[in-house]
Amino acid sequence: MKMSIKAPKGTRDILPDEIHKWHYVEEKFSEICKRFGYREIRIPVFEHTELFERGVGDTTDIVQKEMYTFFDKGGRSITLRPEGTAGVARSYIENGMASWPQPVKLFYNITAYRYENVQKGRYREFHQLGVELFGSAKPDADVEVISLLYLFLESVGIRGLSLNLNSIGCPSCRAEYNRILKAFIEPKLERLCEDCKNRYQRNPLRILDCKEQGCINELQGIPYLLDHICDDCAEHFEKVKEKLTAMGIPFTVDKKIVRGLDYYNRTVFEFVSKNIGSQGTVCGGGRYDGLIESVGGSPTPGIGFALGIERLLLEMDSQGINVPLPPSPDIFVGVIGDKANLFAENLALKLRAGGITCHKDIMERSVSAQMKYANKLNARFVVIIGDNEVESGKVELKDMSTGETRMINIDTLQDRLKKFKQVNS
RNA sequence: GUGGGUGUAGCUCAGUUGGUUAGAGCGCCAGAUUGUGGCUCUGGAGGCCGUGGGUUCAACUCCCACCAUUCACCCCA
Repeated sequence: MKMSIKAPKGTRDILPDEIHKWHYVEEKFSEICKRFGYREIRIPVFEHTELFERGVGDTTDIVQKEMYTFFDKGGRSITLRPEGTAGVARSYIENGMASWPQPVKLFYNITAYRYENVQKGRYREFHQLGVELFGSAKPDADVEVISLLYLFLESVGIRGLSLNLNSIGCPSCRAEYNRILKAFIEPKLERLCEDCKNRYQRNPLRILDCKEQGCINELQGIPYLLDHICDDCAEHFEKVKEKLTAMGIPFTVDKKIVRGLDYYNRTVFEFVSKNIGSQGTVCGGGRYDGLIESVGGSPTPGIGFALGIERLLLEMDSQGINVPLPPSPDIFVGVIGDKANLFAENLALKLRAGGITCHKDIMERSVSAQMKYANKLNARFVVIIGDNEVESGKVELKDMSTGETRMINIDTLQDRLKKFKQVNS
């Protein structure tokens, strides 16, 4: 390799040939969000490290080992955002959104950064589409957010993802459950894996998530949080399920999902695929009623989700979903000779100013080579400008799909192309 | 952090038990066609064979280390 500098591990270029897929899902997402009354927010790529320690939770893997953290030249500890919710919550507080009409409904399209080993569907720089809804603690909010996600996935053509749903209760029922859980695990603790022994101390809930066969065997009959949540939480969850069912949104209750971020409470959910490798979670989210408070605001309920664009695109590929290709250039303007060149340049500029997508030769190649190039560009029409054309004011307009040509006045070229575009759009 | 797979041209890949000057297809450039694309044909550019060390008369080929990449564990989007 001559070029020895490569993109850092876990990052990649999104090249022109695939950018239309990104635009497609990003535009669809924006459109659906707006239809639900959400407005876009843009937040910084980096924040004070403390925001994530408090917001995401310092027992989480993300904070413990996955953050891109550095000191800036002013000696501040700065972290590249590992997700979007904490930053949006910070912005909510900082900009006094509590005094906006409630609820506050936001969406975003961000990059995020986590220092992890790379594998299919997982990168160190990745892209998320997300929604955050602040101010409503009602089941209706949960349902609105989930239905937005559902409609979005449907609108890009995705079928057959499973929506998994769970409730992980509130801090008070979780404290109660932790006692029950610890009592159940305590006698078996010696036989569990190292990770689980750690989890037992730090965050016993996560033991439910363990994939070690030994632990799974050992923990047969483990009590699930869902079976021990308080009456209020249970009622909330029941209403969410009822409404989803009534709206025809299929889901399955999965008592094992706990979500890896500390800020979640009550409803948690994810859309999971079986076809895109072991990182099958296309999007995940949940309610986070304690988050705003834990990063310094007054108590404010909230719920949201984040969707991995890379994984969404993998899933769309695996389902063979066709994304419309970007439109071809309207015309290629070829050139013969120096005198005609300036004329052609002016013509091209006029066409472009008039809204026509136009390529012009800037290689001084042979006509034959220019035609080959125009063909590769998939240009709809070609004109060649030489001394004849400059003198006569007429050009041969060639339709590249049929090969037919037609002599026309240069003055009428722009109108013809515009009309053609209208008819064919 | 741990384990497995893979590193040869821009891309996809051949390369014999180790044996002269490392190949194909696609792509790129030019010409056949001195003012008109697609098909065809001809030619050209493009390689530290991932890097470093070792074995050998001889290494793309065998051995070791490192690096990169990929899949998986963990965890998550």
